[in-house]
Amino acid sequence: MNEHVHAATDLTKNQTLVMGALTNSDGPLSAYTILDQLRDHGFRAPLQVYRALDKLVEFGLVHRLESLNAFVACRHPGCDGHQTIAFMICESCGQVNEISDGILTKRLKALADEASFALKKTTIELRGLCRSCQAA
Amino acid sequence: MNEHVHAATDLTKNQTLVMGALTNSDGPLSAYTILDQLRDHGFRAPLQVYRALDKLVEFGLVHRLESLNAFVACRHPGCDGHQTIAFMICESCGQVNEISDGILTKRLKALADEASFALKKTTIELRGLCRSCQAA
DNA sequence: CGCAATCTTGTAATAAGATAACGTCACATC
DNA sequence: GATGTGACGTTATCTTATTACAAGATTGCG
Ligand SMILES: [Zn+2]
Ligand SMILES: [Zn+2]
Ligand SMILES: [Zn+2]
Ligand SMILES: [Zn+2]
Repeated sequence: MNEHVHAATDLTKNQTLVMGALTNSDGPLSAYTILDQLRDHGFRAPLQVYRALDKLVEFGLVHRLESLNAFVACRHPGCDGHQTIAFMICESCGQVNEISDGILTKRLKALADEASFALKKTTIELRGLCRSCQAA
Repeated sequence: MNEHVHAATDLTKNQTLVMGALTNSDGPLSAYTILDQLRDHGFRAPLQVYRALDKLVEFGLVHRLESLNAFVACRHPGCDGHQTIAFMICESCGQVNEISDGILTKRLKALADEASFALKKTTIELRGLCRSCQAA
């Protein structure tokens, strides 16, 4: 049922609103920031946001950044979920860059296999300074 | 001052207590779980735990698991901070395995360099099932 | 010693993030 | 029409983390 990426038209009203907030944003947003932005559209409670986010993450349209407790729209529509995704997060400007890399994916798989660990999900988040912010 | 790993004797009373709680634990502990465990020793407020944890993390004696909002004692005293650390977290039994790998470290560095990203800290957390828990 | 600078601690209050529990509504299926 | 399912709304509650302020302890001089 959710084996393929969903198109925007499959989304419910609340999911569309949350997706819009994330898409229009430069960087990641916390659930409560999204809530505040959508109060004018009838959002009143955190659960409305969290429920939409759960689905969007499930659909692969949104990623959760664990080290920020925040969410970001997928900038890489090709990311098929078969490769691990790494995020480069600038601690100065907050910009997030999403990359997937075969070598990384393979190495993590190998390490997991070596330990007989059944890998289900990987979180890779790199913190530092983006190119622009190093100049300053 | 904190450029080298601190010995246990360098720790303050609160730091020692928090470190002890983590060392005695099988798996990661949340700050509030630690607080509860240390109430008999005079702990009354979250900040006492968080302040100790901040220092212990700074000293490299404790790692924070971002995807769990929890903390774990370093099981790998050799981890010098020059390599990235990856955690394999079993979603069934909660056991955490800490590994550092040169290939992984080099690949992440290369990806960061490629993007002109000044890497400061990496978070790698693998979720899945450990060997024992796959049997069940 | 006397004093300042710094570190550590204690406490209360509050902010930020996430979920539980309950009921309702719309829609598809039989 | 009965039934099941999924989205929605609302309230309350829980977990995680920080801010603000004050009091002791420690160190390093002069
Ligand atoms: Zn993506
Ligand atoms: Zn930047
Ligand atoms: Zn370690
Ligand atoms: Zn296990």
